[in-house]
Amino acid sequence: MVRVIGHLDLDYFYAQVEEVQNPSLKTRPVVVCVFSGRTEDSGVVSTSNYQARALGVRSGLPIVTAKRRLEGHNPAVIRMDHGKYEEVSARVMELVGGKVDAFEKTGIDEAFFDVTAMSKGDYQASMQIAQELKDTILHSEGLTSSVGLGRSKVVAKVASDFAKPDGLTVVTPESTLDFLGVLPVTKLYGVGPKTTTILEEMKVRTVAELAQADPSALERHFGRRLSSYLLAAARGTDEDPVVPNQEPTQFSRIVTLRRDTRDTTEALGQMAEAVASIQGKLIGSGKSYKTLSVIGVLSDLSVKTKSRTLELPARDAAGVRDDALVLLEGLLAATDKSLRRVGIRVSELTDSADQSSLSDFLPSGQ
DNA sequence: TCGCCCTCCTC
DNA sequence: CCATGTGAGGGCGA
Repeated sequence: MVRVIGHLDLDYFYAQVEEVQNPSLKTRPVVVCVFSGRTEDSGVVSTSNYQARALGVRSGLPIVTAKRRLEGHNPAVIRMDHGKYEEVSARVMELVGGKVDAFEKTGIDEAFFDVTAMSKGDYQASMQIAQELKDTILHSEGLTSSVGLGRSKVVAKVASDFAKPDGLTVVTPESTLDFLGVLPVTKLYGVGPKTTTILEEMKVRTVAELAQADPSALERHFGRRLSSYLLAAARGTDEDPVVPNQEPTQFSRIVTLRRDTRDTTEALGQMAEAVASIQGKLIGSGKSYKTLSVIGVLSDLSVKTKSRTLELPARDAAGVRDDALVLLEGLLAATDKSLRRVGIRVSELTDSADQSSLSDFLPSGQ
C-alpha cells in the first residue's frame, strides 16, 4: 500500500509561543534572542515573527543589527526561554501523537507522522485528519502550524514548508514528480549551501534535473550514501519509516566565553554549567557515554574538535571534567588561535553504566 | 572496523 | 569587535 506520511511544523515557534502568552505582541515585530553575554547586546536572533521578517529580521541575525532594522517599529525583543518552549512542545506532541498511527518527534517544533492505516491510504481522508490535527493544536494551545502530506518523509517535509504559516499542502503520489520537479534543489532537506554549489557546477538546479542526474557523477562528488539519498529524495521514493520514540545518540552543550582566551582553566570554569547540564541529561535519561568530545570555536570562528573514547562507559562528573581539560589542552596545542566558544559533547550513549559494561563482555551481533 | 574530525541543518 | 546553540551523519586514515 502507498504510504501517507505527514510532516508537522509549528509556525515561527518560539516567537509564536511568546505571542500566545502575551497576545498584545501579535501586532508588533517579535524577536526571540539568544544573548551570549559578551556585551550588552551580543548574540543572535533565534526566531522572529512574520512582522519582523517583513523588515528583514530572521534567524541568525546579530541582535544589534536586528534592533537597527526594527527601529521605530515598536519591536518586542525577548530573551529565549528554552524550558518554556519545551513544555509547550511536549504538550503539543503528546496531543498529536495520540491521534495518528505512528509519530516521530524530530525537533522542538516538528514531527513526522504516519496515517496510512487510519486513512486506508486515501489522501482525501488524510487531508481531513491533518486539518483536524491543526485545529486541535490551535484550540488547545493557540498555535498555528503547517502540515505537509506525501508518500515519503522528504515529500512531506518539503510539502509542510511549501505553504506557511498555517498551511496544509497535500502531495498525492501521482502529483509527486510534478510537485518536486520544479523546485530548486535547495528546497530538499539535506541540501545546503555547499551541496547546492557543487550541484550548480554539475548544471543541476532543479529537483527534476537532480532526479535525472548521472548517478556515478553524483557519487564521485558526494559519496555513496549522500548520492543515493539525493536521488531517492528527488524522486520522492525515499522509504525511511516513521520511527516513534527515537533515543538520542548524543548530548552536547556549547557556551560563548566572556572573552577570547587560551587559558584552559578559565575556559573550563565557564563550562561548569554546561558540564553539569550534560551530567543531568545522562542521569535523567539513565545513560552513560563512551566518547567525550570538546568543541572549540576559535577567535576566527573556525571550529576544532577533540575526542576520546573510553574503554568502558562512564557518567561521573569528575571524569568528564578531567578528560575535558586534557582534550582542551590538546585542542589548543594544535592552533595559535584563542578560544571564543567552548563546548562539550558525550556520544556513543549506552543504557546505563552497569548494563553496558556487562554487555561489553557478551558476544556482539545477534 | 574504529577513532577522530568536519559538514550540514534548523531556529 | 556582529557572528547562538543542539543534534545527526559521513569521510577518511590507521
